[in-house]
Amino acid sequence: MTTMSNRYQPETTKNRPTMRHVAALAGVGIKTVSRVMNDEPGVSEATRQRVLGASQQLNYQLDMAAGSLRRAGRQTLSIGLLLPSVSNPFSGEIHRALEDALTARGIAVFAASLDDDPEREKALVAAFLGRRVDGLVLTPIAKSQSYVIPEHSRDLPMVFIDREPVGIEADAVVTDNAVGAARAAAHLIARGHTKLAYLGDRTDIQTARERRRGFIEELGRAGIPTSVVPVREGLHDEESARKAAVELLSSEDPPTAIFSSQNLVTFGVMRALKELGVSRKVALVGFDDFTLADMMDPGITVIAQHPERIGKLAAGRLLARIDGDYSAPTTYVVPTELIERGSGELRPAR
Amino acid sequence: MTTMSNRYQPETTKNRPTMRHVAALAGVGIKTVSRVMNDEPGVSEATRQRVLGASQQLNYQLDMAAGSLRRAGRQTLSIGLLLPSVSNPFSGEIHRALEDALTARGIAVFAASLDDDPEREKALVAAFLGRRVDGLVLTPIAKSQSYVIPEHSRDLPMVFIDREPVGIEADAVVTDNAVGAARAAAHLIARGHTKLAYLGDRTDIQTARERRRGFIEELGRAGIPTSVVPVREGLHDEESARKAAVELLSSEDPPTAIFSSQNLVTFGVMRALKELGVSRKVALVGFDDFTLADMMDPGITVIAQHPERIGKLAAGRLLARIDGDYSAPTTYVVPTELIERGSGELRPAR
DNA sequence: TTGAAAGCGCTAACAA
DNA sequence: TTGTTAGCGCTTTCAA
Repeated sequence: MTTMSNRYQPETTKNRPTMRHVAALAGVGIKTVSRVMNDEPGVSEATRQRVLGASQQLNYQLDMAAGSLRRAGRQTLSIGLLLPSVSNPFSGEIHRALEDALTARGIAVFAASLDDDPEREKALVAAFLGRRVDGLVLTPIAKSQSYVIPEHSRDLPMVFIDREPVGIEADAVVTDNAVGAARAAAHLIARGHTKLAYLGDRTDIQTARERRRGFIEELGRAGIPTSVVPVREGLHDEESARKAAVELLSSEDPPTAIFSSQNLVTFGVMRALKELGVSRKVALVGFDDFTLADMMDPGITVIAQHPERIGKLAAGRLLARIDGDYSAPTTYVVPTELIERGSGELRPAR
Repeated sequence: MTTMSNRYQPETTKNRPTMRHVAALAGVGIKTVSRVMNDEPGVSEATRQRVLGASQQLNYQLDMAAGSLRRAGRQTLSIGLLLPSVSNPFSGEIHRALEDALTARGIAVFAASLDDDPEREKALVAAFLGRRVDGLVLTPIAKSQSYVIPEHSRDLPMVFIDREPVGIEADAVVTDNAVGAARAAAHLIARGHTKLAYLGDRTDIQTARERRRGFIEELGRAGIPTSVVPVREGLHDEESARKAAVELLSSEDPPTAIFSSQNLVTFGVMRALKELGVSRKVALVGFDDFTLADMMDPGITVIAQHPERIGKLAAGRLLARIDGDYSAPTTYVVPTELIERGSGELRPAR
């Protein structure tokens, strides 16, 4: 007697049916069931129908994990996605674009948040590798990604997004941070500003450094002495950005234009300008777009990124690698876009 | 000769090491390696160190899928999460709270977007079931969730969020939509409004219907004839909401206060008010909070939901079920919070 | 067209 | 403390 006939716990209720159950009910061999479930050829229509009927009757469902254990290539049709945080709108857009490209291929996405924690990055990568994902898409935060070299050498497809990896040659898809920031500077300079200030995020973040570099270099090109340009960094939240902006604007020789390196900083600056009643006097260009930016008073001019393009490109690279593309690793740069809404077009007070 | 000695493709480069490789290198049996990798007791420290050394040397990683195939309980330490869209901020907050509770237990999260598509709901549930997730957290959109009854009967933990399921008794965690909407109505009535309007989402969405019901019922309790209250529904994006609001406000006897049932509708109404120059004349309360609501002019009063509480509660219920809680399915209701910011405190013009 | 046997990488059960 | 054997649910291989 097998457990199937245990009358205290009927298998129809608790136990999941296997191919063997379906085969028995349909009166065929287990391999025939496998052929039907995987849409393989070489099964007569009559047999196919009988198997399908039995499978539906038992509510059978193919176990992908068990299958991929034996299958050549061992694919699990799942990938791992590591983002700064799944609750971050920018990450959400990337996630969505990736999902759309991968779901079309039947690939499921494990998602996880890093919170700028290098240890977490390593732990989550290990967790995904243990689940034998077919690929990895990640925003690197650890100092070096050399720890994944063994996996990468075993041909595990890997695409880095938003930031380039360090210590490993692999595909990456990033925003053109320096060019975008330089464009912001040029935009403000063209409107007559000579007293510009930079408010930025923590300097251990690669993208923040790139944005500062692009901004400062453009000032240099315009002949503005960059040594006297106020640079406030290490601003990782709204409140610290607001304080820094208030301080700057209350100084003896306040800037007439501000560039903020990310959304939370932009929000902090907006609050400072409102608080001091100079929203229409001091120009502002923020890096990264946000909801309702056009509804502010004035509308906020931004250097918009394109997360959906980043996600789509990353998915494309990952799928190409999964499909056996062995060309040299490449970094793809997604251009930014300057969106004029008013705050960046204000001219310096006379 | 095994494939290990194939000189055209050295196994150290391409093939993933297995327990057998580690066992051979460490000079122990395969079961001893299993004990070490799973932190099971009964291994001498010396042996443990030898196994650990060999495993690191080979860069070995335990295959969870293969393990759970044999393990009693067959847990995969992964769950499936189905959201309206991973790019939706409300969903993102829920996702994050869930992740935090589950990652602590070593559980990975498959995330996917439904886009209000019933077919997609069924396909994605099937995709996750095929991957043998230990549980499911989903926002139901299909007319009925009875299709998952077989799985639920097999004790697959399942928690529905945001909306209650139909056709199946299972745990659910929802916002108190009707009470929240009623509170919005009461708030406006208390400020002297008698001419209120409701602008809402598509009526096939359960939460939208609940919000309308709560709002209308409160008007009734206040003695306002509900038959003459303007109700505009089927608004699923900003533009349709803006148009509806403009039309309403341009009518002969325009409302002095508006309640909008979700963010996109709120944004549309905000645009209409600005366009007509009545942002400070017509009161507005929106359902659901959003970034920068306090930076608008006036600030937007909202009925805030608590996505992080929904996510945390859902995770708690799921884990309890995974741990063998067989108590009766329950619906948990998360209260809303009215946040006054100005727009909801405007009084009707004299 | 069909199916029996072997085995994927691992853990359970049991033996040494 | 350690190892051997069987077998999880499936696919591969190969024979009928």
